[in-house]
Amino acid sequence: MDLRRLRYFVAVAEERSVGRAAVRLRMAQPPLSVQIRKLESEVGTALFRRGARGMEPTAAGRALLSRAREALALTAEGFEAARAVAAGRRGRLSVGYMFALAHAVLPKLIPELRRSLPKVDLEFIELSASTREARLLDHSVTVALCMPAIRHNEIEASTIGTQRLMLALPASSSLARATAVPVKKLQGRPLISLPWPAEDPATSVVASLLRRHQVSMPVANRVETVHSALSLVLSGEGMAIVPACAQLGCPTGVVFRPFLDADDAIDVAVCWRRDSLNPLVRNFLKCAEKVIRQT
Amino acid sequence: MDLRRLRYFVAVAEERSVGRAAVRLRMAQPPLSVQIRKLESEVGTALFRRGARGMEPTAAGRALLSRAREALALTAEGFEAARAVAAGRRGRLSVGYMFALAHAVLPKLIPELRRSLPKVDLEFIELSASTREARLLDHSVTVALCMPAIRHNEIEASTIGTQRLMLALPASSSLARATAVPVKKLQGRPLISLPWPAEDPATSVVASLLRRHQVSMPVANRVETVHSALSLVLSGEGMAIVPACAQLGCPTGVVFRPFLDADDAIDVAVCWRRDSLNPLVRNFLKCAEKVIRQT
DNA sequence: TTTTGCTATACCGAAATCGTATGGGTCAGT
DNA sequence: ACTGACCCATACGATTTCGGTATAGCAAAA
Repeated sequence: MDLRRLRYFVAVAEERSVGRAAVRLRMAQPPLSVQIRKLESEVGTALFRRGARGMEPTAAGRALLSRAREALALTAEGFEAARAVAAGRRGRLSVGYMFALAHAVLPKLIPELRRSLPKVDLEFIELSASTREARLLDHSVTVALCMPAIRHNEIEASTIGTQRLMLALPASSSLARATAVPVKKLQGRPLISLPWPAEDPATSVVASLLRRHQVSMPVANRVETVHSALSLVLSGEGMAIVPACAQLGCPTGVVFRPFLDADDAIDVAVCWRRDSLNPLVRNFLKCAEKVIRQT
Repeated sequence: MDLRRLRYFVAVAEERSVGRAAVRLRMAQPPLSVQIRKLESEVGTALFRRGARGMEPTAAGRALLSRAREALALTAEGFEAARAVAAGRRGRLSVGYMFALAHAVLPKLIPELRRSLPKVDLEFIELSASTREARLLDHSVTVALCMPAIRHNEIEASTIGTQRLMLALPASSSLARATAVPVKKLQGRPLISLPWPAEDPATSVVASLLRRHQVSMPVANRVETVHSALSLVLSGEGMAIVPACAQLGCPTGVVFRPFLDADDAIDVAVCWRRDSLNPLVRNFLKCAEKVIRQT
């Protein structure tokens, strides 16, 4: 039960001649002849009818032929599949993303992924800030699109772009009349707070922005997603400081204003388990960088 | 690209250990280890992650594993299929039969064939006497059920049973009152003639029966099938001398009587091309003999 | 640190494979 | 009918590959 013999057998059956099959296989005729006979003795029946004009497969030979072709194709495909998986051109890639990035990056990222990694089985899962890290660690997502990057010693991150922070406020607000808002004007106004690391003031871009301008805003609400924050802004609960991309798909009635005297930005990053030797991660990163660059 | 390597690979992947796989394959561990590494270098990527606790297939290894299993199963199935075809347990068997035998043998023959040759693809074709020979010669049927056997130098025949000749006559006929009819009584009565070799009187059982009793019957009609003959008998066109099995499925109004002073019989035979080395023929013959014997 | 349990390497003998030379059979053309 | 052409089968020596034994290397458990 050797694949080489099956390859020889298929060649002989197709050429209907040992000699012609031998030249196709770049070998001499006698050894090919003995291999065919060995195969026949292994199977236990004649696979060819020998005539003076060449070899004709018997009914038993034809029965074997189709299966031998399939087996050969299957192993070749298996080798190729293994190489493709190893190169990250094939496999399953589960991407966790935040809702805030959905409108900004997914419409460009998904087509690019499908184009450059056509055999990869893609899955996109919207994850709230608090679950992204857990889902990465328990392997239920392969990579996560984060803003900002997750900080964890088992997780690695690569920044693929930045989003400028903007003030989201009701269209009816007096501050909305200006095209840009000085940070000082926020003093004392209620803030809809998002869960980017308020616990860690050193790294929180919003906290550091306010601190730098010596402005304090009472926290009116804490919400999980940018979308919820905008809802509350629309309800008049307060203002939110959000990445610029939140404008896309935002309900009408909420307007966005840049700061007159600050252009702080927040990192958009791809995060993955440090021990994930999955080559899909590299390829995903390449696609994501390409898409973000042209944004 | 060798099947042995794939078999080794599957064993190691399943056992998750070279050592255990080696005992399963009844070989020593080092050569198995070498073969796995050769496979990996042939594919071009690592297929296992080596740990102190054994071998764990990588994603690429798993991609190959399923296809390797399929390829192995396919070649095993190919070998088995070739053997089955060679032994006549598999393949296509096209059976030509005469309508006259349909009721008598098919209801028993077909279930027996399906039972003892379950993987054979059976086809039954009703053929008139004049086409059976041609369809055998052009390979469009593999075997033919004939009565009597076809005589042709390229066709071989095996008698599997006999059918007694009986007189088929209208129920209203005066001869029908007797339980058996003396041949002499047929003198001068019109005969519905069937196409068994009237051209070759030496071999025609009907002709020899009449000749032996010095009886002559004018030929009222020549018909192709026993069924047609019985129709004409029912119409009052004459009498027919037919095999006993014609009684089954015969229209009412026609009765059958044995001869008082003759018990001539006609052979039921299976015919096939002499050059047909198809083992299905042998198996078919065995089934047919078995069925006829118990009839 | 020692032990245990695994895989990887080295080397040798055995088996399988391949190539060259040659025999034997069938078919076509003279 | 004979001969030449063609194709498959066999024989044998050279090479490659494979499997077994002995042993090294390495990581986790005791």
